[in-house]
Amino acid sequence: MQTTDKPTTRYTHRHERAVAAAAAIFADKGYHGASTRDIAEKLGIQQGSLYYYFKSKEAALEEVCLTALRGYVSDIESIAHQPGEVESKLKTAIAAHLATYEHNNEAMKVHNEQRLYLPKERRKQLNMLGSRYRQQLEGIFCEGVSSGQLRKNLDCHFTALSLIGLCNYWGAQLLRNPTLRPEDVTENCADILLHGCLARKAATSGIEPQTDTQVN
Amino acid sequence: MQTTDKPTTRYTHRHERAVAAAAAIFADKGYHGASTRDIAEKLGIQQGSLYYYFKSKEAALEEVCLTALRGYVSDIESIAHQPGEVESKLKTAIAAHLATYEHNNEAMKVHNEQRLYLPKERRKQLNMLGSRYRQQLEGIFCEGVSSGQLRKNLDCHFTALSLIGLCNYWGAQLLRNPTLRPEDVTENCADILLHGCLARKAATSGIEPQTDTQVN
DNA sequence: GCATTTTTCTATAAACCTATAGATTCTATA
DNA sequence: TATAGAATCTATAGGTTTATAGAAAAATGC
Repeated sequence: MQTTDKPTTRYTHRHERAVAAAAAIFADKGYHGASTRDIAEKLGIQQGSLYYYFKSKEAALEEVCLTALRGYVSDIESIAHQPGEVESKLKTAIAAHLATYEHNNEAMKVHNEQRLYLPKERRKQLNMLGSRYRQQLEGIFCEGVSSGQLRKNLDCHFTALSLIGLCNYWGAQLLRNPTLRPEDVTENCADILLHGCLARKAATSGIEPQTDTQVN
Repeated sequence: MQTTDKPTTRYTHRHERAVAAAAAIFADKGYHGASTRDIAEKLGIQQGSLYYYFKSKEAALEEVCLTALRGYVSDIESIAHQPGEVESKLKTAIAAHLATYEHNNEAMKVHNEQRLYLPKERRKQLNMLGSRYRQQLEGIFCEGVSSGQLRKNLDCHFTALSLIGLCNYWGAQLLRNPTLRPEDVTENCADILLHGCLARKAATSGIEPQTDTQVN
């Protein structure tokens, strides 16, 4: 195990590869369904050698989850602090959230689906990062309410969580269905979240004729 | 194992208890993280005895998932076929979806989070039931668009899936956080989904400030 | 109360899994 | 090129797991 405070670039590099391999295997088989042998095999090394990079299987899971969250949180923080319209911030946030699934795909899935198998003590950092994400997102909604761009009676906390749930759902779909285009999904998510699906009472003249039949 | 075509009510009853125990354990520890010993223990029988009720651990998972979906699908079908406003149908659908988490809680969670660990062949029935659910829900949205109650340009397929994702997210939250009230969650989900979060341009007196054009 | 069927138990085979220890090979640098 | 340290390998202890078979106990019908 590498212990000096100046890890070699070689070690760093191999370590990253190990985390990525663990992410891929955990994403595919689940934490308990995956064996350390599976991960080692993916890396082209022997099962025992894996312990040069991870203190334990559990530690590997924690690392995978942490790498997933770090970029994700710093993304939302920079988005929240930028100036601009709330509406465009939200779109950017959704796009960033879904984009995480593109490059960091397996790790994010593992975080969402497997992190609860970590014992509580090991989830402290993860929980902190998760809270930060939630707070920033909620902040964007609150700001929108104050500025009048969003409905006065919006429940910002609930809405922020719902957005997370929605993005995680579609993120997982993106992983499984390569024909889905992230931009389309982003667009659709933002559309529903912002406008809802009720028809607006047309403020126009006369009779809104009849429907245009289901565009589907 | 019970093989006659007239299973005793005793067997049926014990079998149901076994499925419920499996659901609880799988929900808590995940499919691979749970052992048949855990399930047997919960039932107060020996590990080996479990195989009187299940042909295999995998079969147990399949049964749990199936029981979760059956009621859920028949619920949405009766809701979709009833007459009534689309808006109220959607609210009812959301309430029913979340209610599933109340009584059938663990099984539903297991279906959502663990079913992919079943081999493809074993997922056929499950997939069929899932499709039926989706179709019914999508049908409600389409109907709403045709009748003019929902936006003309609504993507019904995407919206139906999003609703499922949203409900599953909140269903899982309900399971973990007993202080959450299902009625509140239902109300909030319906509110966001129907109205979105943008402020409406007030249709009140005075100057229609901006046009209401961008209905989107 | 006896015979039959249902339900549960005990014991175990065979496989697999994590983590460790010590030997071995590779890499870089003096 | 000799050597220190990094990276990997082999072998294995100690435990758990699923599933089966046959014995035992419990329930049921007559």
